[in-house]
Amino acid sequence: MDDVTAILDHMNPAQREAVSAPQGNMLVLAGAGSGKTRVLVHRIAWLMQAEGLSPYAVLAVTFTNKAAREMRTRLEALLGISLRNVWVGTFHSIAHRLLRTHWQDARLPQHFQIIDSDDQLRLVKRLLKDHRIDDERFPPRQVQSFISGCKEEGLRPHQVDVHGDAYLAQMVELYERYQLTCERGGLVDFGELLLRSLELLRDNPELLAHYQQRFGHVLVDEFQDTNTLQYAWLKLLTGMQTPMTVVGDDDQSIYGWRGARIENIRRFEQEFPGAKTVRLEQNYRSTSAILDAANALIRHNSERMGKELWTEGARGEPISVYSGFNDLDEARFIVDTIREKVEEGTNRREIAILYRSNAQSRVLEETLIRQGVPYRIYGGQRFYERLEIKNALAYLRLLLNRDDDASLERVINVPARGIGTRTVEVLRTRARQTEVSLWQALHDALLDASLKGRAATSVRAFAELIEGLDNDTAGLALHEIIDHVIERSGLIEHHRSEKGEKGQARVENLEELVTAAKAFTQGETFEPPEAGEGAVALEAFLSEAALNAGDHEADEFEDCVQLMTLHSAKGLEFPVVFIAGVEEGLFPHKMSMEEPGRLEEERRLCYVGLTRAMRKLYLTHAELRRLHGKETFQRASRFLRELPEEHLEEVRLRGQISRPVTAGRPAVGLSRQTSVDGGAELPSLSLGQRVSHPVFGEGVILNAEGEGERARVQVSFEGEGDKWLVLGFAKLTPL
DNA sequence: TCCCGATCGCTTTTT
DNA sequence: GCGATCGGGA
Repeated sequence: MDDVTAILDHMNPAQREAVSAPQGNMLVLAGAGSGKTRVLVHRIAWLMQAEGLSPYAVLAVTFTNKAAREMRTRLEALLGISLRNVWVGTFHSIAHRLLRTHWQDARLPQHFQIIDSDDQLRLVKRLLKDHRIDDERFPPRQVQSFISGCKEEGLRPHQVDVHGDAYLAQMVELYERYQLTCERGGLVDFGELLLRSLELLRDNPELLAHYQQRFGHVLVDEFQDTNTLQYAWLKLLTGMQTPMTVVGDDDQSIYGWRGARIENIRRFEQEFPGAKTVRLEQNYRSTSAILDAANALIRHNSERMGKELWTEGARGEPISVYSGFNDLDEARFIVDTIREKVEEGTNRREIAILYRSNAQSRVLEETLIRQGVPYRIYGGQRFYERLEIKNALAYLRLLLNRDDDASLERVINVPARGIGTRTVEVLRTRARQTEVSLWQALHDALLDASLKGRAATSVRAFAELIEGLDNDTAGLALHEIIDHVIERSGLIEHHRSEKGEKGQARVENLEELVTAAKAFTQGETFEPPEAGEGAVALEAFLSEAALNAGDHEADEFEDCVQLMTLHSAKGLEFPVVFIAGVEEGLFPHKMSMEEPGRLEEERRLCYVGLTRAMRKLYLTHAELRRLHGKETFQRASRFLRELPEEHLEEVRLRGQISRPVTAGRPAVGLSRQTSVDGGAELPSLSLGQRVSHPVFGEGVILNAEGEGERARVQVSFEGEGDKWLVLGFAKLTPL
């Protein structure tokens, strides 16, 4: 690019302002669909070309690998050069890079391993067992989230203020023990990557100075999602001197429950000297009807930084609202509508069904299957999280580090080789008492013959297997190591003999692991730091597997309807969007309804959902829903009422369109209807009639529609508000 | 060691 | 209603 101003071509004034602002702290408040990534990428290009910033002085941080990959790819495309060594990555991968480079200063063993949340949970469970702690009072998951929570707040055990609370004190003690176990095994969890790298910089002034000088500009994506630790990390790394460009949207902050601090973005202007804010409000995604609705909804939140989305585009179709009489009916409406759309020429991949909680997908899936509509669910288990893969990785970790207790315990008896829980118990006790790793304890036990008979034979065989694997794989290429390990350990055979298709799939996954390793060393799928031979490559591969567990996006080949939670839809867009289950208690979820702060986060989640739609948006809800195996009456979500009526349109299934019933006359189809079971007659009802309902109490019939099984009445209940009830289901008694 | 049945609990997810 | 988890029994 000869002329730097070409970077600003085809940009709107706000985008241009953000991209070309002189170096200095800047907050880009980027609304949904406002070209955020483009601005970020062009900003980097501008800094390099107009401000003379070296590519190596750039630090660009994201939350997900996907976002990092996208940024790098787009930047390379824009600049036409390879940016292999430029620091673009997730918080965790950058922290990891720092720790690998400065492992000694970070007081870590050279070959430290990264453990994922699953490993972390297993570790906590074992800890509780070892210390005979009641796991009813201290549920492993709670202990785990306490530990991660502390780390995310940047707190070490001694820094946690227990203010005399015995329960808290116990938690802290567990945290301390957990940390000790990690140290001993050379294990680093996700939170530790960040906390440790923060401490590394904090405690090594020369190192800190080096990086502060090295980075000329720091860019952060999705700033509203940063937690306390990430915020502190950024402050330390920039020394409040290095200019930062942060991009985010307070209205799309939906991760408060996992530690994200919305205050970080709200306070940015005050905290960072000379910070300038640029708002990107022009939307290139949705119709104005959709944007108006989204704007109206989010206005119900307090403490916003303020932002209004607008478009030069057309108003478009109104938002369709469908009230199903139950969850099956809701699903049927959605799938019928999808089939119609597809017949009209919409690709299935352009249609998404979003929901608040995963459990909702079941009914939708069943209906899609029944009607033969191909679909794909986002968010299944990921490749490196699969059981067979984790087992294989555990063997590989043992090759690098015998003291990795978690891995040793994972595979000592997988496949079964006669080392039962009792034997492992003996080893564990010994390890704890002599303060050594399991591997060491195992050898000690073999030496002083405290293991006897069959147990001793099996344990010895296992130890020899590991040593043998290590010897045999010396000097081999990464994929050959892995191939050898899964064969010789018996893992492949173990799964081959597993009954059913499951075993087959697992064998295939293990084979896929070998292929992935091959691709890894050849730099096809990943960019290994310096993937050398054998152990070096193995270490890099294991870290990569932990940090980048593979995405759950399936093959793009088949044209599929997309199903996912509202959370996973963030950042995506679809021409046609259905949001299902827009009901009180489900969305907003009942767990988040009480506290105003959490309710606002639910509303932001809804805002995120609405702004995913490009052309057409459907909001559906059901009056009766099976929840946890129980039929529950549901009320339409308050969020529906917060949308402007002028952009809403009630839809009914074809053939179900009913004239509004004139008051005073008995409603058509309401009297002498038989109930679903064909038995008892439904009560004779008319508009204005007083009725009683077992759950909602007494009320007055306001409206009626439909016939037969589907006939519904709207009843105004005292204290409960207006409700549409299905006569076939609701037990209404005339008064 | 594995398999089965009872029991529990149940929002969202990345690294 | 489903899936994970656990304990007991063969």
